[in-house]
This record gives sequence, structure tokens and C-alpha cells, in this order.
Amino acid sequence: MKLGRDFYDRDTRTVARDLLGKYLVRMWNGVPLAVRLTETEAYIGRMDKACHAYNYRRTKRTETLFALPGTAYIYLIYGMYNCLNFVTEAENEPAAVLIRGGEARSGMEWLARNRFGKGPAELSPYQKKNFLNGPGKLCKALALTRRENGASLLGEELFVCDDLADIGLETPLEDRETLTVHTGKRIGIDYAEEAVDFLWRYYL
DNA sequence: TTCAGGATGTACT
DNA sequence: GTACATCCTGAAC
Repeated sequence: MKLGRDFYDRDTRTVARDLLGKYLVRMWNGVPLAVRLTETEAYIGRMDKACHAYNYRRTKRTETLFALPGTAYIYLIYGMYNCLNFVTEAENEPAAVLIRGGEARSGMEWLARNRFGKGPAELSPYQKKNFLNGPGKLCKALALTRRENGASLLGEELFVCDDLADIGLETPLEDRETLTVHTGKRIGIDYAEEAVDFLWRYYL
């Protein structure tokens, strides 16, 4: 089933946890690229110094964080990489889940081409091991850039579902096993004072 | 396998 | 001008 607005319209930490094991689907040249989500982080503007919209700071960049839940927030980081987030909680409550990592489930040809400019068979062991284990890597493989900032997650082009049958594929048995969710401190936010210790990173 | 260093552009002070 | 929710390469071990 495709996740609807109600899924995103909840506490951001709950959404971040519940997204683990779900499938992010990106339509690309008429083909579904599907990634099983394995790592997420929560960012909550009203109380979190690590959030771009901390204390409701509203700028051109953070505007998307104030949008309806179920909106994609994509920003440029370090001048060359894009990071994908899902906007959560009520409209005008700036919060989102950063998508930090996943595993390829469908559209491997395109994912590999987008990521490394070559086919899956040509990838080195190192490239396979580090295929989608980072927010910039995931965006590159899915060809997501700031052009998609503000896009809806409830349409046909970009969405999340809990079963690969939703895109006409079979869900692997291993994906049906009980999930073990780990929590930890978020990555790369050393500047965020007390918020560096929040255990708002979730991973399988 | 780990580490240092560099790439690169924009948002915000 | 400074920092940034990152990633890759090459060298050392």
C-alpha cells in the first residue's frame, strides 16, 4: 500500500522509525526504481538546533519544510550533493525525515548508471558495498536534485509503499523478517550543541 | 580497512 | 567570508 498523508502527519521520530523497511519508489524513464529504506534521521524545527528551520527560521531554502506532510524537501550540501527528506507533521510545523541509506530492490540498471555511469555487472566490490549507504549516494542513484524539491510524495512519480507488489514486483522473503531497529546520534551535526546527543537516527 | 585532504556552490551572517 | 544533515581518491598499513 502506498503511504498517504496521514503517515507523514505524525511525530517526526515515529515517522522516521516507521519508514525503515519501506520502499521508496521513483519513476524513471517509465521504470520504477525502488529502494528499501534502512537508515533515517529526524529533524524537528521547533526544538532542534540541527534542523535548518530551527526555531521556525523561515528562508527561501527552508520554505519547503513548512509545506504539507508528504512533501519532498531536497537541498544541496557541500556544493555538490543532494539530500532527500520527507516533510512531516502539520503544515507550518517545520520538520522532516532525512533519508540516509537504503538497499536497491528494482531498477538496478538505472540505479547503477545514475550512480557510477556503468552497468551493475561492472561495479567493483567496493562500489557494491557502498552503493546507497549515504544521503548523497541515494539521491545520485535516484537522480533526485533540487529540481524535485517541493514535489509531492503522494503522486505517481515519487512515493513510498510497504510492499513491492504495489509496483508489480515480488517482495523478497528476507524483507518480511521482523525488523530490528537501532537508534543513535545523528551524523554530521557537531555544531548543534545539545541536539548532537539526541538519539534521532534510526537504522536496521 | 582507515585516514587525510580536497571538491564545489550556495545560504546565510 | 564561513560553514555546510557529504563523498571520493590515494596512500599507509
